[in-house]
Amino acid sequence: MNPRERLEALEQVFAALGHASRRQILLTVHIRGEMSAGDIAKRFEHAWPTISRHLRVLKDAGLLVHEKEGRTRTYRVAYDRLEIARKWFAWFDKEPRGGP
Amino acid sequence: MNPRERLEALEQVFAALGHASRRQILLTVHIRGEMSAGDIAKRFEHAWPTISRHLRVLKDAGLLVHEKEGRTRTYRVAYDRLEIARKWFAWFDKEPRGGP
DNA sequence: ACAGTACTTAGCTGACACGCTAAATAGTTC
DNA sequence: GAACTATTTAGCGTGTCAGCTAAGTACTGT
Repeated sequence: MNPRERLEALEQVFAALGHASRRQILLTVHIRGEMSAGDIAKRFEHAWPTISRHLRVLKDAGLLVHEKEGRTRTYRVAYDRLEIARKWFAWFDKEPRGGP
Repeated sequence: MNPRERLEALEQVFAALGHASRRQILLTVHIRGEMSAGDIAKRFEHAWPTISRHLRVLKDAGLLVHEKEGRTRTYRVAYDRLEIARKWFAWFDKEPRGGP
């Protein structure tokens, strides 16, 4: 992954994590290991299409992956993508100079 | 800090970090240790008031602190607050069950 | 093929975010 | 105290976002 892609990924990941519902969804999927869109939607107060869009945002950010099994979509957390955001914080460990 | 405050802090911190300019500002201030609002504004393309508002968002999220010295405001990174976001990611280390 | 289940897409609305310029505030200097 | 510097606040236009309902797509079961 080149620096340009990396930066864009960072942008998308942080944007996605900027919404409480999406953080919640991500965590919920992690906790259960894998979940269908319907199971996720059931656990939240919002209308199904609302959740569906949050899932799309998370998927576009690369934080979730899904596979189709018949008519259900099973979602799973893409941990490597989470690492991108996580590593950003590491800039604050080092003493001054540098940065993305 | 009680759980309610903690959650609200998390919300604000992630919302603040959701914007690229603000991540950039935070990193810039970290790198230089401390900076006046003017110095920060000079380093970015945006109009001064635009930066000023970003600084306010970061300050409200607790990610920056500032002290007045005469007519200049000196900003500094509040590292403890960054930890709040950082610790959120730790939920993904553990095996399933739990979450904020 | 019809009905039902599992989602997603389309399209609308109201709220909020980010950019700007202009004006206000506060402190310093002459 | 007038003028200058540093920075914030006010207020506006435009764009994006999150919620909704309604309609579409795509499988499954009978």
